[in-house]
Amino acid sequence: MSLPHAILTALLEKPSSGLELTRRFDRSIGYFWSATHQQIYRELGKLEAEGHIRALPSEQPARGQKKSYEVLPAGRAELARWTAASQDPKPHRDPLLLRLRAAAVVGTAGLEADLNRHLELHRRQLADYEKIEQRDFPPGKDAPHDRIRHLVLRAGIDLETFWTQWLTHALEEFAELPESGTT
Amino acid sequence: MSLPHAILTALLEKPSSGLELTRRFDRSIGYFWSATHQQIYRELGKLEAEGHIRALPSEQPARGQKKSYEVLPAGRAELARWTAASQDPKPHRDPLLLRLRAAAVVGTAGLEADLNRHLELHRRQLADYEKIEQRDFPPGKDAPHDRIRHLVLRAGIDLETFWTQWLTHALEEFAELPESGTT
DNA sequence: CTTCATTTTGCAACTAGTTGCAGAACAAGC
DNA sequence: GCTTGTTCTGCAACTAGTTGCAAAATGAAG
Repeated sequence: MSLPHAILTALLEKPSSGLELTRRFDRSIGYFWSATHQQIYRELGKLEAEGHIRALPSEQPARGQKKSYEVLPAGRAELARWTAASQDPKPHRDPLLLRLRAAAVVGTAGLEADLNRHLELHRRQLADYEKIEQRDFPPGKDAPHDRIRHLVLRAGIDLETFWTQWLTHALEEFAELPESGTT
Repeated sequence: MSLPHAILTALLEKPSSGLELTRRFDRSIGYFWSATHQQIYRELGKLEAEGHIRALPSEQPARGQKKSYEVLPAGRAELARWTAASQDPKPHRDPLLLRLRAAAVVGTAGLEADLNRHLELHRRQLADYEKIEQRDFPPGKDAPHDRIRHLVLRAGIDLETFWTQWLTHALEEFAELPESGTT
């Protein structure tokens, strides 16, 4: 049950409408918690019903149609509670590793191309992250909340680094393997 | 849609009953594709209906009640197809990183203990993997399917290594942070 | 052979996330 | 005005995974 808390965090960082949230979930927040706009609208409805957020009515005099939401004290309290609560790590699910294991049984034919594609995607993501790091975390900024956000970004950077290295290594191994068929 | 293919892979490695599969999903396969026994039984039913697997009737003369399944040629073909098919990487979902980001807004109170707990869990998982590596992949074994399985295990080892390092670093940063409240 | 516990299989209901579609509001062109 | 396209919001149906519970089969104990 993380989506409502992801939304609360995003709204605390900046009150937003559903669409603005959707856009932000495609960037920053979505890097480690993705969501579609339908999930977001549904969840906004629930959070409002529960009294955790409310629509900012003012701004435009009732015409500008984008409903923007802000977090109420109850919502902030719930987020703090959730953040502090102990949670067990969920077991991983990685289809690519699964495919590799299957390939050990049915053959590696066709897999190499997709490994290359994934490598390229991870390289691109890594480059994005590094650009964000340069932009948002120049040496010397160290307010506590910046340090924590930087830590999160580092996790992203190091994970992408790991995957590019692992995929590179995997492709080297593939190159040495005898060809094995599709059957 | 990876579960059926995870099951096909497991059954190709060794024909098994539902319960045996469940046990194996708690170990090896489940390290990167977990599943509950209910998922497995349901999926076995579907796979049988589709003609991808069949129950081994023989063995015990109709008495030994554990239904064991084996993969049929159609199932193997489907697995090979799926393995070779291109798949987009799904976006990550990591509640711990999300909580950290929330903590940057609502305060880090209470989070440190859980980071320590996760660190301990990842260390234990890492130790498990390393034991498996020593047992199953002593230097010198390099049949192709062994090399591929070793590659998969290396991904697990390196990922756990990454998390223990990152969590250690995060905890160091926390130690330097001024205390921040629950509000 | 009956009773009780355990193992193995499975159904049903629920939660979370995805996909397809559609209506309401605004914006631009005629 | 009216039509057309785009933005923003949202419903409904579907898929995947989880949780709770229970029946059937076996095994052990009396």
